[in-house]
Amino acid sequence: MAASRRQQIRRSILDAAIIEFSRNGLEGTSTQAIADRAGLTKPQLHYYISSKEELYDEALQFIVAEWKHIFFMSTESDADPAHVIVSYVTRKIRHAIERPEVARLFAREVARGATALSRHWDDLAASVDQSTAIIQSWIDQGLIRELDPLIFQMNIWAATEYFAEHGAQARYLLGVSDGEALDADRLIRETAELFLARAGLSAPDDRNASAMGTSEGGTSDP
Amino acid sequence: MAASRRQQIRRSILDAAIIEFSRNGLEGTSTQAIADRAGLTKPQLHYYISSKEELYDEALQFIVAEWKHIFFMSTESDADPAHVIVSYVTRKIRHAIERPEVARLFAREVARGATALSRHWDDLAASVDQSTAIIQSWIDQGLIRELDPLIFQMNIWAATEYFAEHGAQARYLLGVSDGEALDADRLIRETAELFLARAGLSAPDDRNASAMGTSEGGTSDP
DNA sequence: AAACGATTTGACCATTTGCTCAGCTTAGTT
DNA sequence: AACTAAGCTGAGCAAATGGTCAAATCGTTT
Repeated sequence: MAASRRQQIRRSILDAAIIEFSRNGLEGTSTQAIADRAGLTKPQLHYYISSKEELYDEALQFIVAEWKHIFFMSTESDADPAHVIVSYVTRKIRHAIERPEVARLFAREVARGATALSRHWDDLAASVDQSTAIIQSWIDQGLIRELDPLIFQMNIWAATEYFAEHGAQARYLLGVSDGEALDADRLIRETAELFLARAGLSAPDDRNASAMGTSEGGTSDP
Repeated sequence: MAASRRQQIRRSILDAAIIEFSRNGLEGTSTQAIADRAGLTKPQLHYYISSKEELYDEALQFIVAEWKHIFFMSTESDADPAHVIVSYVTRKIRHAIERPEVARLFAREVARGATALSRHWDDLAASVDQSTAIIQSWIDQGLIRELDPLIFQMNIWAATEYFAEHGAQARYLLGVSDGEALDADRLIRETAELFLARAGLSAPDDRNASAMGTSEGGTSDP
């Protein structure tokens, strides 16, 4: 009904392409491999796409769109810092675990110099600036400790992205077998705590605050 | 005693291979590209190596060796936690910035499932275990806050690794032009602070407090 | 059933892939 | 100078690459 057969196929091609590209990059991926994954023959694939490069571009485009939902600190400017931070970290880690290919392909393209993303770079940079402003305002209001907002964001990005790129390693180290799902909640809790602590905050109240028991947060002077 | 010409060439092949493999992986890298980068013809390259796979393996081997110097928390078990953490973070970030190809290739191989690293996996896992034990002992002694030692380590890894894989992005966001060097000290200071705060520590250490604060840039370069 | 455009297919292209080889040049030893 | 071995080269291999094409099939509409 809604999705024509044609659109369905194009979508499955895109899915296959994202997975393949995320593994070996543009040059390392053969159209044959994409075709195989999508359950098509090579000429059939080329009937639906115009070239590998364009398909790559399309995949990136798709990813940036998805990314924008997750990448940025919320605009609910009135929410308290702890809540915003936890929500951000949660979204990022969830996404990293659930759609590692997307996160990985994005990261790979960024690492390559993001030439194919250059159109979107400004968008992303603008959002980073916006987040920077929010964090800075928290500092100015004395809501959080003094810190470098940019590096703080980079650190968040790094910590969350990790689970997409190194899921296998995380699994192994945590002793989670291949089929099993990662204990996302635990990862999220611990990782969020990292940034809350840096900001001098404690977790937004849900249950008893037992984790913070020792030595009261260490209001140390930097 | 002087490295024979042969060894010199093999070394330059290895260097070239590491760079190329780190960009596009095993399958995405052509022997032609490696030969070009090493300043050799293709048959010449094949005179020195036996196959692409074996060269890849050799590159990984080389990298693991280099990695072991940096990857692990120090064994100076009597050092105080703050010092150990800062030193670890510093080493990791320095390495990530100075030899991004090495860090990237390692990470890439890990992400692939680390099949070619499987021989070394146990070594690495053992070292992680060792670090875990050290951290746990700190907790037991009440030296640092309670936290999950494993996830703590993963977070450190993530935050430091980031600078290798996303150096371009970091440059861009920090407004550092291509030629310029990143202000490693600033990154290190801020990133170390992240983990110190999580552990409930403040930066070490008073006898030489200025060393952390304002040493400004002058690190020995390659 | 005929006609239609939308698909699918096998054969095929030029180029590149990893790799080999016979023969050439060079460098070192006697 | 004569001999040897290490190093280098152009040509070339089979296989895979990205991509094309005319001819065959399919699903619809008339």
